[in-house]
Amino acid sequence: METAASYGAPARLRAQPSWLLTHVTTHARQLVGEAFAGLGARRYHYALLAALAEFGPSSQVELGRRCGIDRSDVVAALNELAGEGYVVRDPDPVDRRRNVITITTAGARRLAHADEALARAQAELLAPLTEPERAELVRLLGLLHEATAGAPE
Amino acid sequence: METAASYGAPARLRAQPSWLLTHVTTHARQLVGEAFAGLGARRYHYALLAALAEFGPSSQVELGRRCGIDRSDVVAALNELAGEGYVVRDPDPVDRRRNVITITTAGARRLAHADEALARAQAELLAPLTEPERAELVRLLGLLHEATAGAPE
DNA sequence: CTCATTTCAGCAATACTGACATCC
DNA sequence: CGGATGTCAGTAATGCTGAAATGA
Repeated sequence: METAASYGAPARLRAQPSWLLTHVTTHARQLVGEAFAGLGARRYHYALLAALAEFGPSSQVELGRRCGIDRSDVVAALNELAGEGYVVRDPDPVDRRRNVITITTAGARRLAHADEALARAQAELLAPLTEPERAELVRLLGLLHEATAGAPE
Repeated sequence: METAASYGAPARLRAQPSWLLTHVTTHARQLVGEAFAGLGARRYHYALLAALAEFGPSSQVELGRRCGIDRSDVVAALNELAGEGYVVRDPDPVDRRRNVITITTAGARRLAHADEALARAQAELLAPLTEPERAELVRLLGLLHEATAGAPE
């Protein structure tokens, strides 16, 4: 038959981790994007709320470092989150260059909703893998991520 | 000390495959991008040349399906490859809607150079993993990729 | 003065959509 | 006619750079 199976990817690509990563990531982003779109949110919003919920009020640079988001993009995402009342942005009294970002109860609620939506998207993404395979994938990706995050420049 | 270790990512993110994927992929793309930039190429060019080398002369849709590249982007990438003499684009005599794309000897040479550059980037990316871990990562990503590619729409 | 923080304007590569003409 | 193919124009989200303003 002339179905998708007839159009396998070149072996050179199928053996390349970087190529597999880009394609799997593209799919993951679509799933997560759709899940978040129902809430009117995006990945940056989720990451920032997660950091605020876990580490408490933070400056914008700190949020950016923790979430791997550029300073500029932190500004834009926080503008949106603050505009919808999910965070508040106050000047830091001890260092007036900084803002202190704090999550609101509405923000915590939104984070919980996003967690549910994300869990569903994640389940769909990982459907082809068994439970131990999923854990191993997370472990291996975690190793790669730590290596890059641990050696900043 | 106030180094990078003090700025760990939130647990919510570190446990999310999709978040790990995006960050690891970003790093992989940088490494691969730099490796290819030295050749004046990009990932699309490599993928297309790899498909042509493995499967022989092909139409543009077929190349797009095999490499996971949109028709529009196939056009642009082939324009660049053809402009540099790495492929030739001839009308298909049996179906005049199609073009037959063929890799040239210069294209095959460029593919070999790209393979070397890519291998170096890949080694750097996978440095934190042992040999069996690398194989397992490729296997798991391959499973996820097949699942998405096998169910097109 | 130097450096850190926030903010803004803009850029590049990626992936995609819609439209159109051509041809089977 | 419907459907496939190639082409072009344009869009959206992402990640980044450079510069300015403010303050430690």
